[in-house]
Amino acid sequence: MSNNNTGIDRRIRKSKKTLKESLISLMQTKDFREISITDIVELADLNRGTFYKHYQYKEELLEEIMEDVIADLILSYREPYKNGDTFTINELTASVIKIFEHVANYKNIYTLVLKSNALPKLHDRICNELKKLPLEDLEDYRPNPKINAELASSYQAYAILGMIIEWVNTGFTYSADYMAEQLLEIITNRPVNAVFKINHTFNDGQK
Amino acid sequence: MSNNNTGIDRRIRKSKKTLKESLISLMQTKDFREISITDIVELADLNRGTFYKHYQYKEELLEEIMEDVIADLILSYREPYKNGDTFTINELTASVIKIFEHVANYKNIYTLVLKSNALPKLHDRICNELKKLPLEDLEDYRPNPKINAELASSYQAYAILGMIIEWVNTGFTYSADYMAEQLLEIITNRPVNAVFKINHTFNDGQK
DNA sequence: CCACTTATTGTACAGATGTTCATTAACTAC
DNA sequence: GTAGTTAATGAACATCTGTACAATAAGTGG
Repeated sequence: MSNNNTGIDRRIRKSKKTLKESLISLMQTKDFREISITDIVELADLNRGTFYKHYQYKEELLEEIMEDVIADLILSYREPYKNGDTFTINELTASVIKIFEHVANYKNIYTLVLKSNALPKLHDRICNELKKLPLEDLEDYRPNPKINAELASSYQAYAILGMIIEWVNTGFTYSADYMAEQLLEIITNRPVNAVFKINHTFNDGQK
Repeated sequence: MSNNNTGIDRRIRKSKKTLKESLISLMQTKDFREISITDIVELADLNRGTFYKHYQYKEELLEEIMEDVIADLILSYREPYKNGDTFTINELTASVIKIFEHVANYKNIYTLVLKSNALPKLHDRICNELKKLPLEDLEDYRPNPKINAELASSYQAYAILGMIIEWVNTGFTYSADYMAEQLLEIITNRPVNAVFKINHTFNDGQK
């Protein structure tokens, strides 16, 4: 077949790259809603037809920008698992830290995109990735059989997204390490004193 | 001043009502993206200028539709606190159940709107309401001072949203009671066996 | 280098958007 | 009921959207 390394025609690669740069550039000073496709192609110095050749609407362009970011998110949380082939808690903790470090690395784009409210699907997209994290391992080694795994997984993923969104809203006033600490703290801090129906047996097992 | 009961001119009330009905009607068969403002006003049999008199764009119309729904959400979780003036765990549990019942009551609109991906702000809007729930009370009566309240609050609110979204995605195959049970189960199920750094002391306090 | 493929361009067009304005109709307060 | 306010209407306009098509340029594989 063709394509030297990326798998695409160089012209496509260039056009897409320019379009992405133009949109991000425009988003620095203009609301996403106010930016027209005409604006984007004019700044990119490309024909409007070129835009429509690759994207249906500007949201799709922004989605692709975020896919690049999410690709790095995936790399980030997988990194700690690269070397070791056996699972250890430290690797998981490291993985959690890496997620927040990743967000901090891309804080400008996360702030821009999350505050622009331009991508309704982004939350779900990020959470679908977070669900792939073996966070259940953080939970309990003898999982509660009553708990619906799908619900718990969605619960956990959106919970982390919630922390990230709060982080973004504060303008990244905390460090990535602090965020990871907080997550671990929240997850491990259980209401041993909860008043209502406690059907579980709390023991201190193989601690 | 004017306005008999709602605080608005009857013409406005009628126009807005008709516009909302038209949009919801169109969303039954058409993707939100595909629906034009012209479509909406034609079905509503109103002048296009009337739309622009009240809304900037169709997302704003849908937002107002959801504000009506959220108004009921607020009523729902507050209901258990109406009569009793003292706080009890049962009221809180009841409040949690009410939230899921509310979503079940509006399952059509929630499904429609969440799957349409038309309202980026909706997640945040719902979570801001959920944050007002005293869910920390479900957590621990002697709260962990290390935990950042804002982060934990956002964590918890988005977590519940995550459950709701998963619920919507399954097509409401569970009952509202089951959802409430699951939430309480997930919250109370703590990793007493967690291997990594446990700086907390687990005691069974004033149980 | 050549033959082939395909991305980009320029142009055109129907429809939608967002705004303006004068006119008409409906509502409110009294 | 009347006077005053304001929402709804219809028309008009510049701009943007989404699509189509033929011509051209750029890239690919051999």
